[in-house]
Amino acid sequence: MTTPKPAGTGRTRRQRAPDGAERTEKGAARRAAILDAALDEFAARGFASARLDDVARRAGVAKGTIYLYFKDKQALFEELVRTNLVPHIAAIEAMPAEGPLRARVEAFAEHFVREVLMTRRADVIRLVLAEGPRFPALAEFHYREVVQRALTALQRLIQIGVERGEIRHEALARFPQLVMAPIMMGLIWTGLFNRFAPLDVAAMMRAHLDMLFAPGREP
Amino acid sequence: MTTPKPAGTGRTRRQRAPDGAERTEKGAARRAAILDAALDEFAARGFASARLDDVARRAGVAKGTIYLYFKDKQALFEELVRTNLVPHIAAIEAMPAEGPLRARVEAFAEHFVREVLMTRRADVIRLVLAEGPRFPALAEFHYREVVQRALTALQRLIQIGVERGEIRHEALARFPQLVMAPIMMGLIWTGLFNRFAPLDVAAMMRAHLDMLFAPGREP
Amino acid sequence: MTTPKPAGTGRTRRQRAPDGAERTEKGAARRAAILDAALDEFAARGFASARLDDVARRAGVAKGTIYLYFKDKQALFEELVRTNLVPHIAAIEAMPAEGPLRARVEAFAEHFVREVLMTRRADVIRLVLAEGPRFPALAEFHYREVVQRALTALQRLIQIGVERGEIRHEALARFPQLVMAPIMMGLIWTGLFNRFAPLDVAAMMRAHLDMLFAPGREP
Amino acid sequence: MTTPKPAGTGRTRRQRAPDGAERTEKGAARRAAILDAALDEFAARGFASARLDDVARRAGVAKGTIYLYFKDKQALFEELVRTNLVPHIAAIEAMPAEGPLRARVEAFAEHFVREVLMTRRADVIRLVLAEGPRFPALAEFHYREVVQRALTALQRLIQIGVERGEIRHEALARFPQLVMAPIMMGLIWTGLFNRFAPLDVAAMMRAHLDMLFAPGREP
DNA sequence: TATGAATGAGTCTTCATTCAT
DNA sequence: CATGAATGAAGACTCATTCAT
Repeated sequence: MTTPKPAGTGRTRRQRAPDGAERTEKGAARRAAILDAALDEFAARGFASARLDDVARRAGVAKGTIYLYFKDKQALFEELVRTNLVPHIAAIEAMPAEGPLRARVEAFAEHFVREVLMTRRADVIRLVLAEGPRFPALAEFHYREVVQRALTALQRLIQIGVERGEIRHEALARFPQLVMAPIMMGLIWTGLFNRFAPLDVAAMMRAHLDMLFAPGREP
Repeated sequence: MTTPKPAGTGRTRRQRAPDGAERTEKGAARRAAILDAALDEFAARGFASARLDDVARRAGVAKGTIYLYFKDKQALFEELVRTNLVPHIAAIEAMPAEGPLRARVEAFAEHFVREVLMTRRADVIRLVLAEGPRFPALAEFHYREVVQRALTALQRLIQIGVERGEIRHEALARFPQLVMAPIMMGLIWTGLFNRFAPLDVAAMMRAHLDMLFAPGREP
Repeated sequence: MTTPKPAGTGRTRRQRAPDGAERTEKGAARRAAILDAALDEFAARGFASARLDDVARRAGVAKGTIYLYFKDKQALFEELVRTNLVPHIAAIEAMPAEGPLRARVEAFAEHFVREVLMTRRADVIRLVLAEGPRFPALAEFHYREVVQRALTALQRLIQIGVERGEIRHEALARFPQLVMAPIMMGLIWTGLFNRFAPLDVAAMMRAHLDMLFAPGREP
Repeated sequence: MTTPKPAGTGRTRRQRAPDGAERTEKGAARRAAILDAALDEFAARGFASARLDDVARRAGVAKGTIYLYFKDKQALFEELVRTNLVPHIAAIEAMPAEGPLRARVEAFAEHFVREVLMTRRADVIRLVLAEGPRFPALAEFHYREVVQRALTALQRLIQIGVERGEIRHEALARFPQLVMAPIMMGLIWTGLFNRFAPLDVAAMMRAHLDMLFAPGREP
């Protein structure tokens, strides 16, 4: 797949005016280390039960240092969610607009599986699912900057597919979520049940796309 | 739909030896009230942040009373999850085995949507998704008693459909999760994003089934 | 002096709806013990440096217990100030309205010296002086319920004295603070400098009154 | 009034060996800026709650810089108190020794009101009152270098007044505090209650002096 | 059984102080 | 001399759990 990866893996991009420490190279690295450690801890224990003490230890800094980079626990958590996925959405939106539809949708899905599902970014999404209800602002951000943008891109693709006759199920254009559903299912499954029944999400997704692109009955 | 509801509404069935209080009628009612209140609180704030104080207040009992019925917070939480969904799985397994496949799968889905998705039981599933990683025993229980049983029932149905030629996509038999995926998507969506973009899960599910049961090209 | 002491020494009167623990006898005693301990700690270290841990230890309760009776450190502090002096103001206002002026003003001053200056209540005033600027609501309360009421009572007395010709300095009616000034000076002095130069506040006050009531030049 | 101001504005005079930084012109200015900022912060929040961070920001230096000029927070605080009032005591002691008593005491009081009460130096005294109990060395210094010297000067004046017959109340010589009491009252009042009931301290002081110098009954 | 006051371990957060640059 | 990032000790506050009544 020719995913135009954004420069850098993204975890530590900071466009906003640096809020305290971190103008320096080392500052940025520290901020990144903290976010990184925080992701691990939040993913493992949930927002409420994660201890900043552990985040600090894991990041190799003192407890107080965290507060040089983030206002408080919640700000750290939100920053985590805000910075990890957006770059990949941009990548997805920038995917090449030519070629057969099936290939493009496949590329879309594959990008998602490879670059999100199989990385620690999956944990970010799991965190949004788990903690979203307690962080409405975060849920909204995630919706607007991730979900909506991804679904809109997908919808555009589907529309073309429907027009070209490559996709028979026109309802898909109304429910682009249906394309993503198995991926979300995979996300959840791998997080919860993989040790009981491993699930080959990529294979499942391929089967799913086979259905979506199934040729209809000849007239 | 002809959902064979199990006797009772299910929330507080307890087959096991009563754990302390509740031999009496009132005891059972109290236990039920506590579980009920706990579901509300856990759903609203998550396991770690829910306060037993609030559970008690909501249930109309004293804080200490909770400990007469449940060993501790975790036991209350696990009991909640263990008792709420299983009866409905039994109902699903018991669904009539005749009629056209499409109708049967539809009934399956509709039961799920109506009896789970649109009730407070959806919160139980959301809780499992959110808290499962911290409660492996619970995740396992949920897998074995809910997920696996539901998927097995579904798989049996699909197999028949494939054999009868009503379902063309044989891969569905390997990935019965594909049938459930939109429902899970709906569960998540309604919990997180409904205020931004309401999703008609039932309609989406119908569209999804249309795809699953799409007649193939004539040979 | 015939100070009509209000029933009880006042420290633990609570008229307001008891806010949590304390409906019981023991509850009230505990609340009192905490307030008592808090006065000691706040007086010794100031609001910011006093540790609730020490307050709890001194009161013989656990740290958490304080929070059953008071919302937080500040509420404890404010309650302390609000409850300790007001009863004595009432006593002062209720002082008998007959007799020679000099005797009445003397009684007023003596009451203040004996019942406030020489008791731990003096610390309450010192706390108001020291912390008032950080607790405007408290300063206002103290002004309205203590200072203003005391000065108004005093002013009434002075007015009578002026009318009867027992007090020649009419300006006193405009500046009743002048009567209290030496007492405040004594309050401060005993708190800060007594170990270097003990000050007999009562004697000083008598000298002061001698000035106030000094007979004028014969015409 | 002809206050013989000591050379310089006084705030940052240091006779002692410079503690580290400041041999240079700029060093002295910085030290002064820090002391100045510290007075503002300590006055506003009290010793314990004042943040050196804020002091540094207000002084326009980095936090670490404070430690080049002062050993620690407490040393900064003590220095503040030690340097701000003493020059004015010297001025008071040096006040001209001729003229009518009343005028001289009036000058004394006026100097105090104008040069202390109505300046930021009043905050220094308020700080001593509020924090003295926690800084015994400071309280002692303040007693010896400010209070005692001022009272001694006052006492000398009073003694002369008594001898000359200008002051009838001989007790004043034993309690020179009585002269200062209204000023202290004014200091406290303006700090705490001025917004509820403004107090004209100068007028009050004049009334007070009228009493002190009231001519007695003719023999 | 039921209560709810009491406990105290556990965490976030602040801020004086240090120190590498 | 000056900086300001980093540290970590200290303290307010919460809340699951216990237990006397």
